[in-house]
Amino acid sequence: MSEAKRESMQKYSSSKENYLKAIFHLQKSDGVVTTNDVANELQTRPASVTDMLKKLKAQKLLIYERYKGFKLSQEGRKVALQIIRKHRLWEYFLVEKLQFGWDEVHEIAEELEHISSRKLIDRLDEFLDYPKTDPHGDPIPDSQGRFTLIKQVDLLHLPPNKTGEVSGIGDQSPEMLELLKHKQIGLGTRIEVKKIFAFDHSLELKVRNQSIVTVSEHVAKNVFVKYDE
Amino acid sequence: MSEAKRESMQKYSSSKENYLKAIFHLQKSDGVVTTNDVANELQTRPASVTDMLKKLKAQKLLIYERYKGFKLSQEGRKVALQIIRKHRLWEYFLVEKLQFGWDEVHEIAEELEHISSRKLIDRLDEFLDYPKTDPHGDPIPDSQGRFTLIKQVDLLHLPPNKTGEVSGIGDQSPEMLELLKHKQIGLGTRIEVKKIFAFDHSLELKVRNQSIVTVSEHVAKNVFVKYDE
DNA sequence: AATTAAATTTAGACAAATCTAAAAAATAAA
DNA sequence: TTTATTTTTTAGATTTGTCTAAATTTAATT
Ligand SMILES: [Mn+2]
Ligand SMILES: [Mn+2]
Ligand SMILES: [Mn+2]
Ligand SMILES: [Mn+2]
Repeated sequence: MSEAKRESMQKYSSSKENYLKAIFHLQKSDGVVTTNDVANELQTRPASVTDMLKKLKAQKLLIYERYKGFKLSQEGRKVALQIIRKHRLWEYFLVEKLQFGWDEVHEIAEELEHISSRKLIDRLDEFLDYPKTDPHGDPIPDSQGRFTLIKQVDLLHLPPNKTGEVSGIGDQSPEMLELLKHKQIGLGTRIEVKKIFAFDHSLELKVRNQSIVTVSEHVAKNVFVKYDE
Repeated sequence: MSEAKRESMQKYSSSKENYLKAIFHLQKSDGVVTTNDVANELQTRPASVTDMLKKLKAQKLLIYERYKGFKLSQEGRKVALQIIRKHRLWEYFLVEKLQFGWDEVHEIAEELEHISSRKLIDRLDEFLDYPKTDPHGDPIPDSQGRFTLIKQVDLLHLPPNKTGEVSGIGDQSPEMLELLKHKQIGLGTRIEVKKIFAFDHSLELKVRNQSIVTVSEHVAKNVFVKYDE
């Protein structure tokens, strides 16, 4: 086995993996990541984050100069993507094979994502028949860390009377997932926007070609759909 | 939820869980467990074991007086059995659903057994259709920690020309499992003892009603079978 | 530009799990 | 029953990941 390959197989602590994943996600939305962002995301203290940043830098997983911000190195990004791959495959397994609800799986996957066996995750992928997205519509990276972003638009930008199919959820807090579950909106649900009130930008939706439900602008901004143009 | 129930749901560190499991297994074979036994089993140092014994005692998982030996408390035994349940269910999953060989699954299960969700393991049990034994023939405790010992006898005590069915393996080291795999002996394999040599107690076996293979006394002592009397 | 506020880092501490080396207790041998 | 050997425990360190409080740097306001 080559040196580079062995390096990519290296096992990091669960804590380090959680940091790498958090930084990866924060890079997505902001571009620049701050110490406080990470502390907030991981429910920890800024001082603890600084400590860890130094360790990640020492292992060349992070590009970091004190006070000057930071970002993942190539290697750090690669590791993060493998954790995300594991997280999402396990979520898919829990929902599709073990009948969990989409709002129950995140916490459990947060533990399962740290199981180290490469062979396990590749066999699981095969067993699940190579799913492309997890139960929340997020793309699952392949074993090389490649994944495709799905072109999607939030409900506020779905043209009125066009039917869209739910393809992703932005805010995936338990509260949000509970609300969507209650309104019977899930991945693949067909939705039409019937009206957007000028007053508070709340929306009336036709869900599953049946019931009319109302959602706030805040909710609408976090429900993504794909539709035929 | 009752106090007792919450206690049984308590999460312990992976390290503590490994100690409890090791002590449980050592109690089985010996009755009395020693500090050195545990150190040897867990590939650690006697001093580390003593440290941990004190912590387990403080948590009432262990009955222990310095220099006087130790054994699991009721609660410790209960925790150990839940870890063993998880270990064996995951092993079964890996072999039956992900096509792993029986000699590949132990290490991975050693990690998976520490995933904490109770609901996960009960759903997994259901998904697997409540298997009673793991891929090595060891019984899987139910969610209350109950399990039944299978009546079995080692190959040396299988009456000559009686056909037995392999139901368990004693020594489950990778070396042993590799040997058995090579001789095409696995769980459920039908075996007849054709001859036991007085010189070294080695055995000639008829395997699968076909090939004649020779195994040492050491091997025979670690292959268990059940048969109709 | 000087001051205030916010973000970040350092200093020092702590808990968990481990180790080595040395002391104490229990066992085995002489 | 002394003496020697083995087992077990203690004492004192080390590593990893975390914390609080204080210092430093950067950013925002007057
Ligand atoms: Mn995690
Ligand atoms: Mn997800
Ligand atoms: Mn384990
Ligand atoms: Mn097993």
